[in-house]
Amino acid sequence: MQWLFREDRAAQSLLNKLIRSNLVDTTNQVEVLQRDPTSPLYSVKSFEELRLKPQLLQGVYAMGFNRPSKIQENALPMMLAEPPQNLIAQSQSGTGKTAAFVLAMLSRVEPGNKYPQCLCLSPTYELALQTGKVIEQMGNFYPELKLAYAVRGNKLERGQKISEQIVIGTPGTVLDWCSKLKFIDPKKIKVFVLDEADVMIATQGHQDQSIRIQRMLPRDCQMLLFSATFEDSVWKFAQKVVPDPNIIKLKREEETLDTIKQYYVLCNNRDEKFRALCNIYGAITIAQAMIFCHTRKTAGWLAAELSREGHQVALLSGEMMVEQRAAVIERFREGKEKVLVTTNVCARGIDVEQVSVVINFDLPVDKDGNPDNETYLHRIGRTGRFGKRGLAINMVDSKHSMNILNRIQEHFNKKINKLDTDDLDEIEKINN
DNA sequence: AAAAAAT
Repeated sequence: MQWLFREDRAAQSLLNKLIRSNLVDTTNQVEVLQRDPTSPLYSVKSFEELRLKPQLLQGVYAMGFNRPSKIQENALPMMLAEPPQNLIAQSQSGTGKTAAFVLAMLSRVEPGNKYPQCLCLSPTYELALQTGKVIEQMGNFYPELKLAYAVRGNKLERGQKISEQIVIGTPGTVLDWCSKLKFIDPKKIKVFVLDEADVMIATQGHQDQSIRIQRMLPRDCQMLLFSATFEDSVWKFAQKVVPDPNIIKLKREEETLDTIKQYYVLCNNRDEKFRALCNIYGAITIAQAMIFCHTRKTAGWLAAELSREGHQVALLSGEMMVEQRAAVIERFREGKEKVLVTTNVCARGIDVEQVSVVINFDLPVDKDGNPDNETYLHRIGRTGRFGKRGLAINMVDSKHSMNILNRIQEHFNKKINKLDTDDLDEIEKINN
């Protein structure tokens, strides 16, 4: 009798798990496709359930994480399964993707082995630094663990082999370190992470370098691809280059965050945009703001013009020296500047909590002049992080750019309302 | 067009 009772409880608990998983599968929020469709879907509601090494759990809690976020609930069990499985995962901006893959790397690293075992690629210098900080914080309780930054300007002695167990870097430098310079033995990498994976494997993105690096890795290396966006053609390519992946995919209507209010301001030319921007400047500097321009030149011009008007702004673009870039982003993080004028270099991943307004001074378009929906989503995702409210303002300066904005609205099936510059209540509401 | 290399 007792035995039957216990067995029933076990059966009930398994059933609960399945019901919970089915909920995940059918609420039409995400689509979860498993490499082995017959194995039960499993999601976790606490970090304890993952049976992490104590020093890793300590790191997770020290960072202030209490419970797994939605993407972490689903992705962590898949990433930590034995034997290791590959994963392609999509989740909205600011929902905890970085912590998810950092935890996966730390769970597999063996700090006693003094060579690189985990490799993570970022599309930009600033994002590599930011993700590196997360790795350092979460790995803080592994006494022997060290992290190497494979980024521009980090020069090592010739013939050296690096002893750091985890490497974070940008594609060009990582490729050099793996091939020509031989600082890293790629055959010993166990976990390979592509952050902002869609741009890392896209033809117009960093495809060449990322794929060349991937080909040097061992066949059984675990591959983890994360992004908030995967354009249809990129999804197909991702599934071609990643063997037997688990997949977590967002439905189109779930891609946008409702916590970010989107508006546009109608102007006739660039000078009008500049004047409109000056009009709302007081409102956007209640907290912090990021202003995106299409070219480095426009960003430089806009930063100079705003300075001339007496506004203190920071400028960040890829033409600057890396030392200067690091200093600018650090000052912005500290709130020493309230406004950052930048290019697409900052469109993805950059996480500055105080940013409550994103301004598209120029709408995001690709090299053919078509709307760049993915970049749009990433840019506005610099605000509204981890459930906070945010505001995105698009500056339209012609019929042509209005058409671009309309196509972006259609793509996401999301209305972007007109904002009158003399009506700034909306901006102030966001900031209280 | 921007980003990405010790070229």
